[in-house]
Amino acid sequence: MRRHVLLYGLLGGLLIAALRFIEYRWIVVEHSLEIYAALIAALFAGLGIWLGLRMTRRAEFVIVRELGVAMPAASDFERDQARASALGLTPRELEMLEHVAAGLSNKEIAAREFVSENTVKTHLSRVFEKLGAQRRTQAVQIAKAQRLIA
Amino acid sequence: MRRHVLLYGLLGGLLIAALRFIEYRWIVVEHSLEIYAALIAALFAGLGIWLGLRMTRRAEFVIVRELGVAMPAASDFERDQARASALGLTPRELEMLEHVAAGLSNKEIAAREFVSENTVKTHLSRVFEKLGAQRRTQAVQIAKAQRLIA
DNA sequence: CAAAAAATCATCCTTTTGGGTGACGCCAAA
DNA sequence: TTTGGCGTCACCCAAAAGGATGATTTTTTG
Repeated sequence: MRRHVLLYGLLGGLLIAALRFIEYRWIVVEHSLEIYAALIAALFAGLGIWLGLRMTRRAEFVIVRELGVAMPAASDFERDQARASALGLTPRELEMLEHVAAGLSNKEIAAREFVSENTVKTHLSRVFEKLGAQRRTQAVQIAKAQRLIA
Repeated sequence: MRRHVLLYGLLGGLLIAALRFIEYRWIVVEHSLEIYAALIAALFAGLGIWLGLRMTRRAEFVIVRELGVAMPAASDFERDQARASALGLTPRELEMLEHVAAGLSNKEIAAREFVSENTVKTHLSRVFEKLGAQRRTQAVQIAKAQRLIA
């Protein structure tokens, strides 16, 4: 989106410059200001709509791509052990991550694993750090994309 | 949307009229044309973006589905529309859910969708309620299991 | 057009998460 | 036997998420 904004500004600048340049030739007609205004308005309206469309379309595209990477983890799952160890993820950490992916809260995981909630939190902190995630949902997304969990 | 287009045209007309009117007072400054152009451009750019966004808003989930069938190389995911509507999930809510599944925070979703964080939270609250989830991770798990999201 | 449905936003309050730090015991490998 | 990885736990703090309610605006629909 940043790119679009930049392009947009650039186009605006160019247009202005062009306008300034043409001013001394074409525009000798009376009442040209209104025509100008209308032209610019129409042009930028079009550009704006285009930009708006472009921005939302990109979002959709991203969604589609996310669908793409989320799907292959459907039936026959096999952990990418190589990547797991490359990231330094321990078995325990992967276990915790799976519980997170199953939608459990830290408290529930703690109860299920017979450890304290604090322990769960430290495990997950390390998982997040190793995966470069800030949130559990993000960690799950990343882990699934990399075939670390089902 | 009709209303938007009308409003848009009206604004344009008004602007032109205003411009025409002001022409004989304000515009004694040199190089004011560029300023004018810039102003109009900015104004209509904003309006255009807004309009574009507004227009695509409603049609979005349809577009997503079209993309889904148009890009078979990406994934074979198809939403269980029957279940989605059986649960009373609105397009917007599913959209939010997808963002959650992508690992975004409420704040990030809000920024991406151009709405307030509060709005995201209410949408998600309803999603959780309809899915019977207490947590976002759980909601994602349930939604994926029921083929509501990829 | 009027009613219903969806989307938007806010405020208050509680719970959950995440980050940072420090510590202790176990065990296997250097 | 010492070192380092792993698993365990605690405490504190800040941010994020969730629940409940109420209200307004847009959009859709009968």
